Amino acid sequence: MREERDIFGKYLSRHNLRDTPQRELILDTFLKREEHISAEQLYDIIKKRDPSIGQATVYRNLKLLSEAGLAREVDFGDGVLRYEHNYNHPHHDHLICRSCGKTVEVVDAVIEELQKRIAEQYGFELTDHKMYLYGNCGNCRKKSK
Amino acid sequence: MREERDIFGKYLSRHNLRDTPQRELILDTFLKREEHISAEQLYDIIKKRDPSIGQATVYRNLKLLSEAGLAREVDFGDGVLRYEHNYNHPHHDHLICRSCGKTVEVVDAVIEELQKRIAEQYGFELTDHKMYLYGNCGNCRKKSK
DNA sequence: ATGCAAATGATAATCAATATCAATATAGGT
DNA sequence: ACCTATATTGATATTGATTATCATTTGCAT
Repeated sequence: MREERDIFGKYLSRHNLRDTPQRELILDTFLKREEHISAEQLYDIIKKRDPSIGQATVYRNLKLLSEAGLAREVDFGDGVLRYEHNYNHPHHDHLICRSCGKTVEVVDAVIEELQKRIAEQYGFELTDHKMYLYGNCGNCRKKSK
Repeated sequence: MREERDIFGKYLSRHNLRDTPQRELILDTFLKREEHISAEQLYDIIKKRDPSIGQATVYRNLKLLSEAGLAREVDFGDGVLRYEHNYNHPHHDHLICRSCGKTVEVVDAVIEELQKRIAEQYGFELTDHKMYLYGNCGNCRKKSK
């Protein structure tokens, strides 16, 4: 948390950007939450602490946190962009329940390696990827029986 | 092509839906194109044959084609939903060039198997997945040198 | 303290996609 | 062929997430 603040502070000064109370509030609130969060959701939470904050500011600064390497955008395909922690939070993919929305973070070294190989096969240099596994979680399967 | 028309026709009558010239035109035009296409792009093409067609009709019927199993939605994450053939066109994933947008369809049986296994590990029953590999294709890499 | 560029907040604008709704067209029965 | 019920269409308005605009405020280097 202190580290993240440092990184952000350095990113700001290195890019001639300014340190504002709104930015600090957004960073802190974002860091306190562990799950993926949308700009809208974060805005709702932040409004309680500072009712005068504008939602455009939240949108803007989540983008900024991504550029600074502290957040990462996640697109589950439901039309809403979410953000997750990027610092000390290595790459992973997502397993998502189609009926309750529960998500699990997963990684598989073999898959990662195969992806790289596939790309090379077609002359591509792989930069990144998105993999979303959709299904029904144990709970939901029980309920529907 | 005849087969697809048959399937569509049967789907329509089975669901108490009607056979309209617009639907036929949309299906035919969609089938003629091999690449992924957005509703907007398809609309632009179709307008040339039938300038009186409404774009809502194109949107509506691409959704319908998906439900009938003839099309499949693809979301590359750029905010536009695209459609690709689904009949006689088995599941595959996509390799996408970040700089020119070129796409290649890929499949890897091992990855597919691993995905299923990961899901099971977490008590999920896998229904489907999305995997997009992003990188730079051979051509673009040459150019940037 | 001062000045300038960056940031904010309110609001309007985008953009893809969907909803609404009156007018039209289709399919099945007569 | 004609009716009729209802699906479909096309035009348009609306939505919902996100971004752009812009006047005002603010951070910060000098």
